[in-house]
Amino acid sequence: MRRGLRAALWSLAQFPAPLSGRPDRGAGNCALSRSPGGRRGESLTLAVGCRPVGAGTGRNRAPYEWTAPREGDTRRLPRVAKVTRDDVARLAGTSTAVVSYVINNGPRPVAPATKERVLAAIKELGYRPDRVAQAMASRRTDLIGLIVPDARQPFFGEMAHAIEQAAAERGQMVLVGNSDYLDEREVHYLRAFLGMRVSGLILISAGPSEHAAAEIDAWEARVVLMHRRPEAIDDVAVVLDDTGGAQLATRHLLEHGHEYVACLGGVESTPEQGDPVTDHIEGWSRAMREAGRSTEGRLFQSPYNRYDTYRVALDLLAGPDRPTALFCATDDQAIGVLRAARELDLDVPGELAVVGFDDVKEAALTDPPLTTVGSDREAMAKAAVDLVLDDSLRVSSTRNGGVQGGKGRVRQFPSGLVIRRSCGCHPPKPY
Amino acid sequence: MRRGLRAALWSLAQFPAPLSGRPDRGAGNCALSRSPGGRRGESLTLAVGCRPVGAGTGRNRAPYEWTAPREGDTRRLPRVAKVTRDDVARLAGTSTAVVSYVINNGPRPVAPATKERVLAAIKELGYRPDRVAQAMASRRTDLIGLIVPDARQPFFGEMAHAIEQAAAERGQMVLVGNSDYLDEREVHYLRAFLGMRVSGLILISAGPSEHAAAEIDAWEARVVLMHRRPEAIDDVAVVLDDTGGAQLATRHLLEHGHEYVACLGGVESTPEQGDPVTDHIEGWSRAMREAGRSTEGRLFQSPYNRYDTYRVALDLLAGPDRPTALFCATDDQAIGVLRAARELDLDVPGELAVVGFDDVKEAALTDPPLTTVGSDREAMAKAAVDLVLDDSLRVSSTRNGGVQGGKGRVRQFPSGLVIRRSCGCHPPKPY
DNA sequence: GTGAAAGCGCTAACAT
DNA sequence: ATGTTAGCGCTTTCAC
Repeated sequence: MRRGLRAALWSLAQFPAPLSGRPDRGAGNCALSRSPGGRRGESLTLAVGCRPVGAGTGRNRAPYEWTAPREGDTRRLPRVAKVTRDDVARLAGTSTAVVSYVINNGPRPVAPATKERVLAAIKELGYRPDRVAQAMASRRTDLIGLIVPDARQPFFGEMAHAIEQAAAERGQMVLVGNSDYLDEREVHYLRAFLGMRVSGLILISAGPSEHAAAEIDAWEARVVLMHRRPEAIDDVAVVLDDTGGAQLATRHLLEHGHEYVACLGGVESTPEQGDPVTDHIEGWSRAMREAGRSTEGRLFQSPYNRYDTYRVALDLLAGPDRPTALFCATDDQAIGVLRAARELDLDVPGELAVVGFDDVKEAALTDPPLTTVGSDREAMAKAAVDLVLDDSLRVSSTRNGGVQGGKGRVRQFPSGLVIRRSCGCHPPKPY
Repeated sequence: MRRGLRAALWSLAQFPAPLSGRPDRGAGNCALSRSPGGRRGESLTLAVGCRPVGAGTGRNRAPYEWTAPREGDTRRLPRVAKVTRDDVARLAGTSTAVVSYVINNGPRPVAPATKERVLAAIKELGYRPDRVAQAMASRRTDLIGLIVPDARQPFFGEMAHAIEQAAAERGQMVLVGNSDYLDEREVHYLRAFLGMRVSGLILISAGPSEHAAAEIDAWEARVVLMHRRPEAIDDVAVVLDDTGGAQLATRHLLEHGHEYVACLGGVESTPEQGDPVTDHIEGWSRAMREAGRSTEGRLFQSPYNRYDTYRVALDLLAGPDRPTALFCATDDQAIGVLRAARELDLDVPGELAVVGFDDVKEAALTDPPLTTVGSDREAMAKAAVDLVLDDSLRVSSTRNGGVQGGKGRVRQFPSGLVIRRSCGCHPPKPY
């Protein structure tokens, strides 16, 4: 039975869809009278992106055109009174409380027969509980906020996806906000999510974020930091052993016999506490030191995306003192480097060995496949979701094995080398 | 002035963040003495929880099942007495209505002096309006739901980002749900978003979606279809001229002198009304026909992602009748093809010309840069957001130029060729 | 210009 | 086991 399957699969779905027949909408016909005004309506003009080259593309005509409505255009009824819990109770001949108990499967028991009647009424009326009202009354939203710098970047996209999965398994939905590396956007979403009464908030911050810290304090919110742990924000965090991973990567490159390993970091000029890339650089320099190599003049800067890094790398690799081995702080940068190397006809790994960091899915499909530093993304996502939802994990407790809890706790995951071919190794299967 | 800028850019942000120092919470204890008491918050157990079924991390297990609430799964909102509008009113010495007027800048005017006092009180108490309560009372959430097959894929990721931007300009936030190409997930999110009372819903459907259609009907929701327009769902839609774009691409390849152009479509065996890729195939075959070429045996199938397509292409290109020109239904597939060509040491475009569709950002950085079919993504995103928010655009009206409105309307955007190098053209600058 | 008060649809304590 | 009802925090009439 199809419907049973769906219900089982997706627990948030409190009621099966009425697949057949439109429900009759209760009685009464109260028009919704709302005042039109008061909204902030702006009229911003949009910057238009790419302009395709080429002839006869129809590019310069009006941006769109209307086509005729399709066959069978059945206009809907204007706006019908919403079916509420009261309607259900009336039809089922019970009190509203019982309807509630049935819907929520608690907190009080309901006699099987009554339950049947209520469910039948729900189905008959096509009733859907109003989540806003539920949230209002229960003070619970089943919403987790997630702020990332830019979900279009593979690393963040994959992380967001993993978090969505982990959240779904806990019956929560995820609100994602892209800060686009802008401090004000970060704060904006923080505020918006918190105002929305999310159950908790996972923050992959893009910077030092004093503003974000102030906002979080102001709300006394349940926040879990991820990936980056800004000093200004003293809260529970889920991070990776970035330093260790970078060290592994650099050592590996060194073991391939390179005289030295160059490093491609971000564009920040000063090291930042809790910033993953700062840690990558630290790991790199530790490995260099322990091998007796100098890091002097071997650290380069580039934005964290393949496009800008491609250009940076074009310069770097065309220069006179081209390194023979390069550790990149992120896979996305490494991908840009690989592309530049190809442009310059440099053989990777022959003339240039490259190792990245993150193990994004795409790393397996680069040419050559990218050796990188990976981690258990799913586990980290799950940990973040758990930390955000479970008080017991955050507050110190003896039942919990006596661990120290509360703010400032950091859960660090190990990172490991994922060896492919860009480093110079030749495993049996390239992909 | 910083604050003005932020407010202009991000209208949802109703109040500036307390950038310096935490606001003092108590002017006396006025915030703490409310309602009789301890009712809430002590033992609020969760009605429904869910957790993965089966052991381990197997991919094929049934995703979720109903379970009893877990231990320590308290998940309540902050315990601290919340500052409410009442507290603000008390401190400001006004009525609660006035506080509301100030917050919303309407609907009634407020004397400047009073406004000052209220704003001062808000600041002093660190008051933040509760969006859930606002939504409850105003019946408005300022939330737009967006369902995409998989935001990790560049095309959808970029589209989601564009929609987020467009929505922000209209003061709306976007709830994104990944259906992962699963019908049940699509319905799940549809239901969840609609239950959340989103202002509207943009659906980039992954399939024919009869279930989705039923769900939408049941809610009488404001839905805008995008990208794909399933026959089962008769609603307002924003789409691209997929057929025309594909035709352009194929013609272009033909003009390069290839005997014929092969086409790489999806894995569906039957054409579907409203499916972009079906249209791409249609456009391809039109162009072939008009050039007097047969399409017989020249259409190949592959999943819509670079990884699987890489393997498919490895076979295809290593075979005996390797085409010299290939039109791919999506850029992501084209990227997989390019990678396979490299693996096989095939020169692109020399031995194999390739054209994609979508113009994802990455198309500019492939090797060689990918010629593809592009569109004005930002404009489409804006159109979708506008359609979802503005009744006037959906409902027929004479003031609106007499166009027919309501369901079934389709706004089609033009697509254009973006010429780079994979087709065989050599513009002055490769990137 | 301001205040009082009636909800919004639901949850859950308390009564029966 | 079921019913009654007091809120949840806010918006928005409607009266002053």
